Amino acid sequence: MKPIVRIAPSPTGFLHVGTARVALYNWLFAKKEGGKFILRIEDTDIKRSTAEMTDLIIESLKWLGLEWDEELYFQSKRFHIYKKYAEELLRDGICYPCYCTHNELESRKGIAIAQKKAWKYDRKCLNLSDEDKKGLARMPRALRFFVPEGKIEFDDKLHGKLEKDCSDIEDFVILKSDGTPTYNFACVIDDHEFKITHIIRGEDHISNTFKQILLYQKFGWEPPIFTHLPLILGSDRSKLSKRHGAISVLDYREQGILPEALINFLALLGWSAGEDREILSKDELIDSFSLERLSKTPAVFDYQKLEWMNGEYINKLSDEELLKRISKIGFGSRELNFDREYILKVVAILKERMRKLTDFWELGAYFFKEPKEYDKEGIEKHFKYPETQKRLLLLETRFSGLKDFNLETIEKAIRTTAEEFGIKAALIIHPMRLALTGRTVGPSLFHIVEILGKERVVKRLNKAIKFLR
RNA sequence: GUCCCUAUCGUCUAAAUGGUUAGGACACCACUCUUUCAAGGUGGUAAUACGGGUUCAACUCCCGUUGGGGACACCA
Repeated sequence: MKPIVRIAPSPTGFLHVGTARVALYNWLFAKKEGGKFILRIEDTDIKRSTAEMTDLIIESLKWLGLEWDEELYFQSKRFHIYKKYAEELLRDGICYPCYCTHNELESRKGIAIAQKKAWKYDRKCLNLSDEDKKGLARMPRALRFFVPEGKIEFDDKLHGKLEKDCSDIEDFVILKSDGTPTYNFACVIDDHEFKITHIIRGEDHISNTFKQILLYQKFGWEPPIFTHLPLILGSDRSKLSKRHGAISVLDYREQGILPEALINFLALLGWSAGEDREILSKDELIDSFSLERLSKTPAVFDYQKLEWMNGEYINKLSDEELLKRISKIGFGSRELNFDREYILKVVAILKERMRKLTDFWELGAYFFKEPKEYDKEGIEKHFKYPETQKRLLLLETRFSGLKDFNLETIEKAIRTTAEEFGIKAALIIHPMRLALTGRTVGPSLFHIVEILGKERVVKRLNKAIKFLR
């Protein structure tokens, strides 16, 4: 039987990288086994769910290339189904109405906690007298699942047998007083109706799984195979959250991370192919993926490694493709009124030192804009000799006179000038880089000169000469 | 407080069913290349949490301790 898996994000926020990783593992598993990958939007919390978030989640998944099978499902369109099942359980005495208000619950819970006791729903409404029931009959009520005694266990594909005593589980709500289902309830019904065979999700759901198993048992349904993945942690080893910076998938897009790099990185966060290879394409990931090779321990998200990996992927792109990617995230607020050939040359020279798409501008702004100022330390270092002005002046006239302005003639002009002055070429190269780029670091100067072209070079040299005066 | 999961370099991880000089990658350091910075090349620092068992032999199995993570909503 071909597996059917699903990713079930809640549109109450952006697509978290942790959710993206869970989606990825589900997707990889489905692809590997020739199964189906379903996307189900868990928007049962009508107050907090928004259509905007749904759109962003979809956009994120598409950007990552994690396409889903079948139509897009919304739990909010299935409320009548959950209700029907809930009534069935009510009729069979498997759940009972609860009239406790939020405030009542909070106060009783507060007392328990003040006494350092573990709070669990006290079953007040289970033990209501008939009279009480009559009086409350018209009040809004939630439905609580009556948790039986005993032990619950299930076989987790990664962790093996997991068990819990029912006495540690409270009578949880399955239908809220507004008639909408809670997560655990809707989840079980949908997973059953959609014939989900494997549930691959974060281990923060382990405690939910016990409750869900209880529901499967009462409905007489065969539960799917569970795999609980370790979570992603921030650098302080707590669950990755906003405090740690970028956590939304789209944040990474904005920061110039390539989707294929993010996929590769996320795949290796808690899983390994068992070989000494770090760079794996999607196809290679699918090929070697297996749930058995998942790690059991939470993994710290190492942004530095992501950047390194992204750099590797950037380097493998053709200049054309890289330009396309850079254009997609925009060149910042600046307009780039340069011809394509010119921009491509800049892309080519910057490519190997880029780690993020945004580095394009960080590293090469001067190709498109004259430097406004010179690096302070650079001035002290390379503009301090009075002879520099003379040298640049000679160079400027020499460049102006060049008929062929290419790498060869450029290098020759610089080196012969240095020789004439009886100095090392570096003494010209460094001041020149500062003059042309405003910086002390960057790609090969000869290449910079060539790309900028005679006109800009002469103009910038002039400016520097004036500055030195 | 209660419950659940978990334990190899700083980080991500590899070492089929017990036998390895405990491997790779990121990061870091050094050297090299070089017109600078990256990149590249070469080399290096760095780990089996601790204590008991079982065994000829334990990173690997068992038990404790400690540490780390997670869950305890009419959120998902």
